[in-house]
Amino acid sequence: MATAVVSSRLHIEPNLSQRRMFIAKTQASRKIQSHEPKIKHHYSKSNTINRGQVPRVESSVSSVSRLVSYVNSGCLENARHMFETMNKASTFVWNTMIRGLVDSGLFEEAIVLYCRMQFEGIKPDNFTFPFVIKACTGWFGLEYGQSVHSTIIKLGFDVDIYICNALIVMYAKVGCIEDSEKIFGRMFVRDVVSWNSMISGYVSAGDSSSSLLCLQRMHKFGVKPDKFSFIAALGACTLEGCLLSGKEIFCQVVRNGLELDSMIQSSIIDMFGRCGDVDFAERFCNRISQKNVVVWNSMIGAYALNDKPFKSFACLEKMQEDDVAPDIITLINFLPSCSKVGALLHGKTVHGYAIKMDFLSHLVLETALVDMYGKCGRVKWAERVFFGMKQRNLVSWNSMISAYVQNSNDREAIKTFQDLLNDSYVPNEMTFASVLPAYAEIALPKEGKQVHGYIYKLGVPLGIFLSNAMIHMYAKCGDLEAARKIFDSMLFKDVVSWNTIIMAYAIHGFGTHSSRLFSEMINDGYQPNSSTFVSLLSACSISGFLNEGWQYFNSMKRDYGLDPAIEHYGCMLDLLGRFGSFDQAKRLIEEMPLEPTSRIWGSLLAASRHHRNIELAEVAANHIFSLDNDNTGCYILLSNMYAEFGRWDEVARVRSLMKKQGIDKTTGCSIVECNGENLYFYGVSKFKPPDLIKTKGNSPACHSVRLAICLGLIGTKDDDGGSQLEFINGRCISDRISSKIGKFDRFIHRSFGDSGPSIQFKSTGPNNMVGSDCRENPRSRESLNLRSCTDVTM
DNA sequence: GTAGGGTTAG
Repeated sequence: MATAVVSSRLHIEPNLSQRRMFIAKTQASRKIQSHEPKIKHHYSKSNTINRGQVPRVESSVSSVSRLVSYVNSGCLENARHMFETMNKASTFVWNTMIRGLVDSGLFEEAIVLYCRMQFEGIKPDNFTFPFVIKACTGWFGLEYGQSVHSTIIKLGFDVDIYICNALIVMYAKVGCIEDSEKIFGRMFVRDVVSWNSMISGYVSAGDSSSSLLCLQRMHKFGVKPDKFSFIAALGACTLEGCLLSGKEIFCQVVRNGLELDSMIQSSIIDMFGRCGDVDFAERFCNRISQKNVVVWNSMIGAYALNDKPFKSFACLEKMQEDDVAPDIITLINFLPSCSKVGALLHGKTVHGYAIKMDFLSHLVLETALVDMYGKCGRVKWAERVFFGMKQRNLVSWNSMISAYVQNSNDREAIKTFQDLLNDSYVPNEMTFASVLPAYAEIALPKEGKQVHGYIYKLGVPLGIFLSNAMIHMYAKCGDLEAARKIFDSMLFKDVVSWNTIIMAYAIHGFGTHSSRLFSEMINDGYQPNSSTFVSLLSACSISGFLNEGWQYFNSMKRDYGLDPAIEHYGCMLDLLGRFGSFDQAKRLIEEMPLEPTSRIWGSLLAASRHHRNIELAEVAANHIFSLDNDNTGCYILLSNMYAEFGRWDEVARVRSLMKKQGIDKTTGCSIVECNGENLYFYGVSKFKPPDLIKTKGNSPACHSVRLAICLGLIGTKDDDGGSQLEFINGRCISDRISSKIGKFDRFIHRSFGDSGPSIQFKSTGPNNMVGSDCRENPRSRESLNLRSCTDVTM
């Protein structure tokens, strides 16, 4: 045996036959290593000699067992203290301390300790490396992992099956599955864990089919899969939501008599939940007599994922009735259900419970809280959690950006995005998908385009989610062509992609394009959803397609089994109102199976205004006033209508009502980007051409959108290099444009990018619009050089 | 006397 010791130490890089011998005698190999403490005895001696200088070194046997018990019980501080004061001559002591750090997730510290171990001349053994590799995996330290791998090869440990298995997992998790495959392929002996490491490695790499193939190959090689093989394979099915494969693995689990294992049970519930069969997950869960916290968590997560928030609430109750205490993961899985139904009280209770149980601070839980508060409309509370976090990662930043966007704090969202960049974070697909709607809402085409460029520069893949956000951004910023280009370049689309592009054409007044895209969508086999019809009906409403609007509305239930929701009725009312079909509109409201909201009455009110139907406006306004308090616009609209009819008493009554209720007039603001500069116009602006100053309250001089467009026209050049609109001594010299500015109340904007942007606007009424024909006949388009223009409420 | 697995936010 002494020879063997010498052999293992001298031959740093053993040849092939030696490697084979090494593996064949794994047990012997361990015995060799177990001799190490004896070999290291001289270190022990040297420490004994130094004891005079380090007085608090304790005797080795009792201290080692104390260190082990501290590490095993997770008392890391005690373990650390023990470790520093004890005799550190044996590799076992270092291994134990490194293990303790890894188990506590202190990967970096574990690696530092491993370096210190080498520095102090303690030789690592076959037990050291699995811990160190795990630390590299957890730390995502590929470079250091590779250097550890080379040390392993130098020391001849690259034949150790445990070390190889750990390396397979490490390379897979840091994104180098090819290296995992190489190691696996070169292994002389593989055990079930080697196979499992490959199966789960492919899952880490996002390659579900290779993972499942690996399970098949394992069978062929005569290796019997164990529960870990199936857990990994279930994870593979989960990756792409492949229910069929999931069911197949489930059958294999049953055939192997493993369905009573709690780890398997939670993986099965999770798989069915993620593959969309929550009913099966529920039935399976109900059959489990003794459910542990993980099983409950999986079920709560499955409900949350499948839009069953109330079942998620009930599940949490049952879990506690069963005397199973919710843990951190329970709360993390539960919070999305609160967000889904805006159950702020539930969310706050969870937050309180987390504080009471001392679960905070916890990075993931706090991020989930930021998300919940954001989705429940409490952006300030989301901020409070976010800024109070001890640790943040990219996901927490993304959640905060989303919270801002969801609550229309678009400028804050963009600022947070910039802060994230200044904090040296590298944004990911989710960051961009979260922040782009902010650029869309404020209509910042130049900045939006810069973000697109940054996405390209970083090489962030344009997945469906991000592509949809880009289509939306370009469409809202007026660049319909860029939006279409992204849509056309998408290899994979989903229903949201179609809905977004249909809506993009809709808001630009190209109703025929929206309609055509819907037909394409159906021909391509996509199933429309409720939002598809919102896009379509909006297209019909904006473009004034009354008959098509009715056709789509009626086909919702008849052809696609979709019940029209309140927003669909709203679109139809907009459409009917646009045509002045008030009888039909009233009938639709009476017949609708839903309680009319202020949105519905608001639609009727706006239509009454266009058609100067004061009686109907009063009816609609009274309904709105009885529904909620946030209806400033309705008060203003009604008051303006009374003013137009010269009913000044009514004007005074509405104004005093507003005053009584403490309602202030909100100020409309329009921004026009002209020659790279953003210019702001408010409802009553100082920018007033002298000839417009004396005009009435509703004149272009007081209309922020019109003022913004005027300035845009003055400040930019037309195709021949001349100004689009000139004022000479305060008078607009272009009657054609001046008449448009005076008439239009809706406008559509877009830009051509480098060749110079343009703006399209249209005037009131279904018969007098620059609509879908524009594209076919560019001459009919009001194409004016204007960087961008939008209308926002401050 | 030490080593490989599952349930986690967007």
